[in-house]
Amino acid sequence: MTDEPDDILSKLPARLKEARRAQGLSLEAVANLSGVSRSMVSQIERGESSPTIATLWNLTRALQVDFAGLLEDRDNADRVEVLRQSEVPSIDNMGKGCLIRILSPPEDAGGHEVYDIRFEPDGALISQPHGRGVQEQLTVLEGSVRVASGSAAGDLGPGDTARYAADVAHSIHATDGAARIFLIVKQA
Amino acid sequence: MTDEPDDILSKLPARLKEARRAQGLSLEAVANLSGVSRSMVSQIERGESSPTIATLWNLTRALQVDFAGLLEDRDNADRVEVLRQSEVPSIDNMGKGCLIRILSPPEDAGGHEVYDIRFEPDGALISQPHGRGVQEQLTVLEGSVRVASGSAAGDLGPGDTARYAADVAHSIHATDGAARIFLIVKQA
DNA sequence: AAAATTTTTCCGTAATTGTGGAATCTTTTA
DNA sequence: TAAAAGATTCCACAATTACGGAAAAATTTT
Repeated sequence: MTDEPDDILSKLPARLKEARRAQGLSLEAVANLSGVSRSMVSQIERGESSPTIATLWNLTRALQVDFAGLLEDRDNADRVEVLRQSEVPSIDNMGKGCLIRILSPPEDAGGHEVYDIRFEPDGALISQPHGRGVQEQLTVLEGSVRVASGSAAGDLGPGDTARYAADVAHSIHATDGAARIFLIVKQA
Repeated sequence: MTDEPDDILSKLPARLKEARRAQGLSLEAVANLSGVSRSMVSQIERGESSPTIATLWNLTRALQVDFAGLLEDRDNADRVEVLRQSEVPSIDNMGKGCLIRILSPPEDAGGHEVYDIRFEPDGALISQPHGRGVQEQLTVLEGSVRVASGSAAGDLGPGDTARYAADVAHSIHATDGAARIFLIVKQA
């Protein structure tokens, strides 16, 4: 690794310049398209200035690049993070009254992971955001649960199925006694 | 759409605030973690200031949120899609005594498909070979089944899980009364 | 090669971000 | 209910971004 670990920002100038040159545009051309002054574009490309998100957003529109991908680690190793955070093959997750059985093989890590989860009465599984674009799908086998993802929520009974984004904070609560669910975590 | 079209930036303040509150942190706590002053965090959360990417980056680190996803237009996020038991598409497999409910969304066709299958006593699901490299994984919820793939076979009871090649002829039989299983078809 | 054109960088100025402390509002405790 | 503690917002000042025109550098044309 020749890069400083947490200095992803240092890669941004080069990527912006590359995007501009790839389209054969001059600083002035980009300035007209984006509404950002030539001087500013120059400074940003040279790493002499840290733009506000507003100006950077305008630049991405003019250059037709994806804002999200612009700051991402291209050769991403973030899958490892997702694993050790919340996919721990532990029996009792955070002592919240839920038993987790991992049904998917280890080699599926990063693919589609499958869990069989049993909740004690009032048990809960509260998760921090997973990697970007990850979705979860669960089916209630027994009991009732309340699913919350971001600011949205839904109540499920036996046989019901829910799908929701898992790249935001999300949680599953047993709302009426014990419960059992089938959970599938789908990587993007 | 009740949102202004190209003003994705307007969503950022709320998302940041939500991320902070989700972790039960005060402005000062975030300030200490991120190195950004309390006042600034407040202004950003209220949309009164457009932060530089440097400060926003520091905030995302402190809040443990994904920088890229923060500004993305995720229309399906913040929404829990619930499929009631009665409205899940199902197919009655040719009078073979098995009812198949399809839990995976149509857009997942060709990806990983998920089924909830109920067998009547002595019911069976006999399948021709799928595409090359396709694997199936099933977990028994109730009853007992015998799984056969090619020339191999295995007997499962409640809670047991089996994985096997599905690119050869394979079958699932209910061996002791009614049964219910969860089946996942994994494309190569 | 020199001139002309284009592109980029430099520089002074206006606008906005970012900071620390006081004031206001909210929640907790007695 | 009053007091205390905590969190958030307001305010004046420092630092940086952002802009427009001039100088410098690079590219193209004659």
